[in-house]
Amino acid sequence: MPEEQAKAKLDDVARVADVSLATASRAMSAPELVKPATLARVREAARLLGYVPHGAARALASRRTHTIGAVIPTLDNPIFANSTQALQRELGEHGYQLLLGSHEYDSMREVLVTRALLERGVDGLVLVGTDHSPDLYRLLTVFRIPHVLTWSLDESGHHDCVGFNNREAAARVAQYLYELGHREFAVISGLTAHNDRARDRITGVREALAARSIELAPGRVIEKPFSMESGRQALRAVLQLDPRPTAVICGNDVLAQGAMIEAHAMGLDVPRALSITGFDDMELAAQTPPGLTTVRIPAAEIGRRVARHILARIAGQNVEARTELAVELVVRGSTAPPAAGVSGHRRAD
Amino acid sequence: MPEEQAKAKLDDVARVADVSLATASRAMSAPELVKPATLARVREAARLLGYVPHGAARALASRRTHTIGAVIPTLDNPIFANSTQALQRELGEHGYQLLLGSHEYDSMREVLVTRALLERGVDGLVLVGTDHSPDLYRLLTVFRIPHVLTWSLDESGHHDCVGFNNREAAARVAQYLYELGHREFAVISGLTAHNDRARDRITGVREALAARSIELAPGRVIEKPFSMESGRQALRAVLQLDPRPTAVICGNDVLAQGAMIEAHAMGLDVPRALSITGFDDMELAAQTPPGLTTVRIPAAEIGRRVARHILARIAGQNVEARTELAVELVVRGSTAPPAAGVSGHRRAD
DNA sequence: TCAAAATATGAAAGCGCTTTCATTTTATAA
DNA sequence: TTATAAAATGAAAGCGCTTTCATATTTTGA
Repeated sequence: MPEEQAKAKLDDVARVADVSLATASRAMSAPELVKPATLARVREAARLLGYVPHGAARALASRRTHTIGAVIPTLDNPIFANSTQALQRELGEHGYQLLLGSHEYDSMREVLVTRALLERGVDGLVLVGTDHSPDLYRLLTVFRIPHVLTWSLDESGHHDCVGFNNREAAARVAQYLYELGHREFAVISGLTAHNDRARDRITGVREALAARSIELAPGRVIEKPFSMESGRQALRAVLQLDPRPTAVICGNDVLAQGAMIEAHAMGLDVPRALSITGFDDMELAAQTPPGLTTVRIPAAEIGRRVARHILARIAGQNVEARTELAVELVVRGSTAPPAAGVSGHRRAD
Repeated sequence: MPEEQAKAKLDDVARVADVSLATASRAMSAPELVKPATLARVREAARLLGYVPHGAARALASRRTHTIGAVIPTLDNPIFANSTQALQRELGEHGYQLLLGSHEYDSMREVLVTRALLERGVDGLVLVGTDHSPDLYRLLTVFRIPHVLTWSLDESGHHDCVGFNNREAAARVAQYLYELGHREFAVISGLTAHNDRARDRITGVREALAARSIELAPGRVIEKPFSMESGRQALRAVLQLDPRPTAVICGNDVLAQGAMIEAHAMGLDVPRALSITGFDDMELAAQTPPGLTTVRIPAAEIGRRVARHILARIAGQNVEARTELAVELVVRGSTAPPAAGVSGHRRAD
């Protein structure tokens, strides 16, 4: 059993196939340079010995690891999990693997993690958002490595990006609610520190409302970590506001879901007494009655595009530096015109 | 600006610090072997040059990559995402990174992905479940690499594992429902191909019921991919069964959530007309009324334990090969005794 | 048929580190 | 102080591949 002895190296394969190390190497990674008969011999030898290439050696000699690094906030957000899954899958289909790091919205940890990936010699790097420490950007400069910023659009023009306009998308939500007749708003946002997407969404809402002469006071923006429980808490805070909002715009679907549940628990009728919107369009959003009005983000599509983008860059192909993806307002049952006469007034309970 | 020139290597650091390459190397990876004054000089030189170690070179020489591979079914299942996040985090805190692969329940792809990770020289490997292709197990033998099977318990005793008893957990659910008075059951399971967890859960239910003289006929087990939509479809199928089940045991919370939503959509009162249980206890399970009765799996805990386990193995420490985690039946509002007299009969509608 | 061009192969020099092993320096004890 | 042990350093040999560059083989065209 060849499996019992020390792991075969290319040298052994070469010996068994009776070719030089160089030829064996070519047979592995540039088969078109090798005569078919020879190629077959080498392959047979490799099979026989159960040869598995040694990645580190390969990487050291060729300066390629066939590994892509991705640094994301957290897999605990299904939207990132989904996108990462698609990224990973697409990479795998092209012979690349995903080296993963997460920073949980800690900008310092992001630098550390990125550095760790860079040390391991990733051929390309995927980051989320545009909001990064100068140290992070410095690393990118030093390593001159193909990289893509995702989920946002890079306005600086210095970096490739695959994302969408968070500001505009959020503005569209606000506009839609305004047109339904809402005049009293609140926003339940994720934490904005080190999160340009969250900030952009708030800005989008604020600008859209300002354009319609409605000021979104800071006190009407509740910032919470992304979790359903946070959404519930935030909704309770929202209901304390005076005048009471008739529409609550949430930074993502998880928060919105929490808000919906809390509203329900408090006996509030969504959408009649309160309209609620989300952001992302996770599977759940469509399923739970009355259905969540939200913005559909093509998370898996982002993952796939990012994979193709970075692989093209690595291959030296000419690619559009910036890919803006379309997002879509999905109207479901959680939004409706405000109840007549209720707007701005405390409901008697 | 040192950032403009070619990337510094250890050689450069050594020259600047005026020490030999060997000493510089030691300063990096075995500082206790180096005189404090020298150490400081090397570190300063490294800082000055913006030195970042070259992982491949390091790996080639030291035969360690400080990278752990994990092959999971898919990140699209929040329970795996959650566990993977915890794994990744714990590894990161010990200087290890996560190289990720997913197979989406395709046993062949699992082998390919595992091989890809092994090629890249992972120091340890994390797999999900015990149900793997012989080729996969062969790779493990050839590479003699520390590895852990997770989410299940390995009965063969050949592999380390960190998991829980899926059969028993499912049996407990069935028993609980039986004791509530249910006699007519159905199971909505995930696909069982290449998924020992799903199979074990069905078996657990079947055995528990058999012990109480109830046969779970094959027709009462509906197999669907894990998704909410599948859960909805499956519930419709369940309601066609005659006699109609008063309790539906779902293979995980996503399916259960779908089933709940569909039941609600059809005007069925959960739990009075139908009891539904899940498996996993995702955040959502507790939040959505009436609350899902389910089995709490410590997903994040699994991730953390797995990380510690595999790192201990790599460090050559003596670790318990098998870690069985406790799971817990969490009773919420989705289960109740069957409506009197309704059991087994079609409700007039 | 034979030279020139095109293809295949081999020898050997690294890729950037770690790690013996030998040597030098420093600390300790007598 | 000096012999001895301990600590710190350096020289050099790889780790397992890829990739020039040179050489050998085959194909092609006249």
